Amino acid sequence: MDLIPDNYVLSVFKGKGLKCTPQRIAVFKVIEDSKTHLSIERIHKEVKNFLPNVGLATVYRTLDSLIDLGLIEKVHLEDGCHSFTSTLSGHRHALVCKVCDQIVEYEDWPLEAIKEQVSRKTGFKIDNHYLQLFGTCSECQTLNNNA
Amino acid sequence: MDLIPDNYVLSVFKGKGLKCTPQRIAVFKVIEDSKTHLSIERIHKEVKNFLPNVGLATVYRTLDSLIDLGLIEKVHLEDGCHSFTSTLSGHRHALVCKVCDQIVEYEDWPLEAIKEQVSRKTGFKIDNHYLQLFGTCSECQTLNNNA
DNA sequence: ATTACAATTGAGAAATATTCTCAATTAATA
DNA sequence: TATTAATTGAGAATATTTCTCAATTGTAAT
Repeated sequence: MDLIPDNYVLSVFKGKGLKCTPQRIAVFKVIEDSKTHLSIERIHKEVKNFLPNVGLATVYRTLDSLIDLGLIEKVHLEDGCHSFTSTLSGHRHALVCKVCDQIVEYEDWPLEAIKEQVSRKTGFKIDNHYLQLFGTCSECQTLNNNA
Repeated sequence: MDLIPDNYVLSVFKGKGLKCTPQRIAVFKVIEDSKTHLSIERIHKEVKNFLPNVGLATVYRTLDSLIDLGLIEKVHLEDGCHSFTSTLSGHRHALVCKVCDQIVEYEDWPLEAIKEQVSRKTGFKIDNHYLQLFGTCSECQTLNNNA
């Protein structure tokens, strides 16, 4: 990971009159570069690799700002919604193995049809989605059968 | 609201070896009878109407039990997921309005096709899912246009 | 009905999580 | 490079959630 932010994120900050501080850039980059959602504790820890003195309050404040800007969003998990994921990087889906806790990559989620149907039937204007499928990956199924 | 639980809920408690205490019955009834999700604070307050001495810890414990039993689930809102709703209607999805924070009811989610496709292509055995759609409900769209 | 027992409860303490305050620092602009 | 308002780190203050334990209560066997 490098700390040089891409122009889009810089322009979003500036567009809202927010300063481009290293703290904000680092928090966003950590989330953006992660393949999965991250807890606040984890984000704080990762950001400290680059900015050892960053305070927890700054992480909280920055997360709020990034949510307001629409750059990240909270993710609901079974045990709470204290995790965050980028809205830019396309990690809006997860295929989660309950056995090995791994997130399996999968790209081709045919969600448009669902969004279109729900939107048509409810009048909702849908801008975002988050989908998680929980189960057992093929490797863990094999291991379990042989055990 | 009356405090007489329906047989289904009683049987779920008993089936898991849990006692049918008035506290558990009241907490479930309050959630079940509500048309919307309720915060812990609100649940505690409502239950106190029937059981004035019920402790907050009992509410927390009961909510956990009810979640384990699958009778209720946490609801994700933009500002946190500290609300709960009954699952007897079988909802594992949320259609969340970012403006008014309301959860809009919707029954017919065509998710089977997606689950089948993802399962076939990845070898995953899928047993659970969670889908959220974020957007603006029709009422808030109207209000916004008139403002 | 009574009894025995393990589960459950209320109360408050303890632990966690989040927000607030403020002096010091820093990014942006001229 | 000087000015200024926004932002920051640190820790205090709040809020939320979990834990502990003696007292109580639901259940099942008598």
